[in-house]
Amino acid sequence: MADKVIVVAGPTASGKTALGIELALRYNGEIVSADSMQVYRGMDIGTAKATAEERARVPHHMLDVAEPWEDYSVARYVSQAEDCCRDIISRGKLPVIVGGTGLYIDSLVSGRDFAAADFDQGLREKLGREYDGLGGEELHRRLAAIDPERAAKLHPSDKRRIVRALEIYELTGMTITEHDEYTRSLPPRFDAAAVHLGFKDRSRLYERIDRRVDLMEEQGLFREVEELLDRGLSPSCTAMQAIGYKEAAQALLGHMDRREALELIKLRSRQYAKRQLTWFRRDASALHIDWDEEPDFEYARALSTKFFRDCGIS
RNA sequence: GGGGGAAUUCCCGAGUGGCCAAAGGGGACAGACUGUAAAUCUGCUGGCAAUGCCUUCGGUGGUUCGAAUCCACCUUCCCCCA
Repeated sequence: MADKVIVVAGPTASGKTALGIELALRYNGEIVSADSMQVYRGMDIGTAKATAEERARVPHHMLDVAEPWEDYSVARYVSQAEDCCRDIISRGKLPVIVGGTGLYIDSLVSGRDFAAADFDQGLREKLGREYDGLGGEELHRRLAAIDPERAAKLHPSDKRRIVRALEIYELTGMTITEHDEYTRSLPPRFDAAAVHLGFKDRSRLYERIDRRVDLMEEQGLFREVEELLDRGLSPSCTAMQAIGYKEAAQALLGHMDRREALELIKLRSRQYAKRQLTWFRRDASALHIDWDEEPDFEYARALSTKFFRDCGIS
């Protein structure tokens, strides 16, 4: 049986960080962040990274493990995070995976293997150009010829996934469907007991998001982004795709005013939260905790204790 | 006080007699998601016992076989002259 881990997931501003710390303290654990943007150094305010005080209470891993100009990826995350978890377990402690990036969490917990399908920037760009030049229909047909199963699942507009599917085939000679079947057959890395956070009334969550964005502004979001830009960070790199950062950069570059940028950050954060909810909703095995007005850890404790015990965690 | 313009489905905004429950965009909602994932992509958006019916285009009343589209009056808003 795989080693046990706790997972705390949920949309942005749902109280994951705080609950994660509570659980880590309770179950002798350490936090392993599962957040695609908190991996970057120097991006603290806009990603709502755990504070120094919080990190002093419980060790946190997978924060600040990359420079913002690097291109991070799921594969790299899984490899690094797995090492963290193994290390925590070897020290007799429990990994508490906390984050909102569903793909990262699922990839880490499942046995998913990316090594067989490396990627090649040049090839990707070449395929991207072909997509733009020949059109999605054409590339979609090309994919259908080699991997009809995958093509049937992808919309011709889905440039990224069509390009990736073609890329994997050219690189490995294996279709992405074959690769998926292989990787799905691998045993899971960890035996996860997952808690998914949410609010009974979604508008509560949206209000919290709005408030949090205003707070980020007070804490110096624009200053933080300005520093990144001053250090030469290109607005086109992955880290700058983060909600809050791209909009703040637009404002700093004079393309919109700060007021507008903040409203846009709120809007995009709400939409992102919606997508996270969709992702996490499909996992029926998780314990869903829906807050009433605000996160309530007494309530969470009452709900989760038995759940974790049933999962073999005590 | 005089002159001109505008009011459209949650929002913006097309639509000037039938092909309009009404283009397009936004938002909302729903979904997808295997090396960019805080990214990217898709669907859907008046109601219903629904190959049809009902309600809707500021209000009321007309013209017409037929109106969001034409006419009259009313209401509100904007602009110009005073």
